[in-house]
Amino acid sequence: MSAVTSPLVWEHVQPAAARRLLTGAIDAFAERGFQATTTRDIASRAGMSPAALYVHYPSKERLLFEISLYGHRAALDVLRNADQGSSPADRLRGMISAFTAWHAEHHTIARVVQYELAALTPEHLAEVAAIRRAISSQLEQVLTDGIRDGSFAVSDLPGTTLAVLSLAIDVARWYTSHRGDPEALGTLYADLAHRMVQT
Amino acid sequence: MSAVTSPLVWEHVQPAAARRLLTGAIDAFAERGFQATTTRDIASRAGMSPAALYVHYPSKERLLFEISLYGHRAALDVLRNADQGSSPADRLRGMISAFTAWHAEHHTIARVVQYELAALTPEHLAEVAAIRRAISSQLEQVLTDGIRDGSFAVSDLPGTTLAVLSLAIDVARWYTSHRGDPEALGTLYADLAHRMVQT
DNA sequence: GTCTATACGTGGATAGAC
DNA sequence: GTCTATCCACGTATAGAC
Repeated sequence: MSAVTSPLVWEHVQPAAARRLLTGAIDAFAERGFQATTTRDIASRAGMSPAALYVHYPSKERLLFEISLYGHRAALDVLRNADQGSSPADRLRGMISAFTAWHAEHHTIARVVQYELAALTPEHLAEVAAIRRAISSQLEQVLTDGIRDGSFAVSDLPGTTLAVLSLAIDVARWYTSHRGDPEALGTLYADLAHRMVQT
Repeated sequence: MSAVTSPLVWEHVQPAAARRLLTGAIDAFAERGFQATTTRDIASRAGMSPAALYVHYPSKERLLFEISLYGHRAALDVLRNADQGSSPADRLRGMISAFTAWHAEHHTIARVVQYELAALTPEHLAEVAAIRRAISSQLEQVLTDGIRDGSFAVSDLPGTTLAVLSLAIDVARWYTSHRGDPEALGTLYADLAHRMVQT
């Protein structure tokens, strides 16, 4: 586990059976997508019958929501914890490095976070959308600070914020463990993001 | 329709009923995803009964494959046609501008192209994967030329090729028509991509 | 080439025993 | 809390008439 990416620990999910269902569902949703995943598939990954799933979760969608909510919170935490440094350039590099490495290191849950939003109920979607806005705001603030002190030159602030975020998010689509070290990727992406905005 | 993005014309799909099914399937797959789309949904968008679909296509997956194959070819064409200019910088800007604008302008089919690969049969996936490699090679060649003549400074060629491509591809995930003009987005992204690699 | 009707499998979720 | 058994709705695909 990297020093810059928050650990994804599931001890808080109790009992152990609920945790096995959750982690099995993450793998299944990431591999096949929510719609293609059956409750039988999730249950069998947890070593249970399909009926046992409903003791712990009221529906397949609720399982997705728990995963998506926890994943979004983890991603926001990673970004906020990395927002450190004496200059906007250092802060940006730290944030993009950590956020990118998180998407690589945790590409299974990141895939669920980034690509299964459409399967959430409107109420659940609204809840994770609020976290997504917070992620975007956190990045936009650094760019704003850099523009103000003259270290960044950005012609379109919302467009550039989205583009930089987008670069890191898309890692979840293509990354597999044989495609390199998450840390090295984070360093590369921090450099690319910095070059996108520097004066 | 933009001047730099190839038109997506469906006249070659005959008869008209097959064309209505194909375009209806693009919309449905883009909105809900392949797995969540029913043959009833596709047929009703084309004003037909579900059974009529099977006169024109042998399966739902085959419909996806036709869409994916045509979409991939269109994307490669756009990139190749935009690979013009007297310098690597001009060529890169033209390519990224056109490729990005295509993903915005045609975000429905682009979404199917970029996010429904897992639903293809292994044989069909292999066919589109070959086109994807050609797209990547086309971009890598420009970067290689720019490194050689000293106009680009790139520490990690495969990684940077993937990142630049990735930036444009992710447009298909978030773009909707109320998020600005595809041409303007293309221009912004061409600038960002150029800044990522320039000396 | 399109329809109605339907076969057949599958999937989310529940009932009730242990 | 987990099981086996099952309900019931839905989805892909086919049969056969027009």
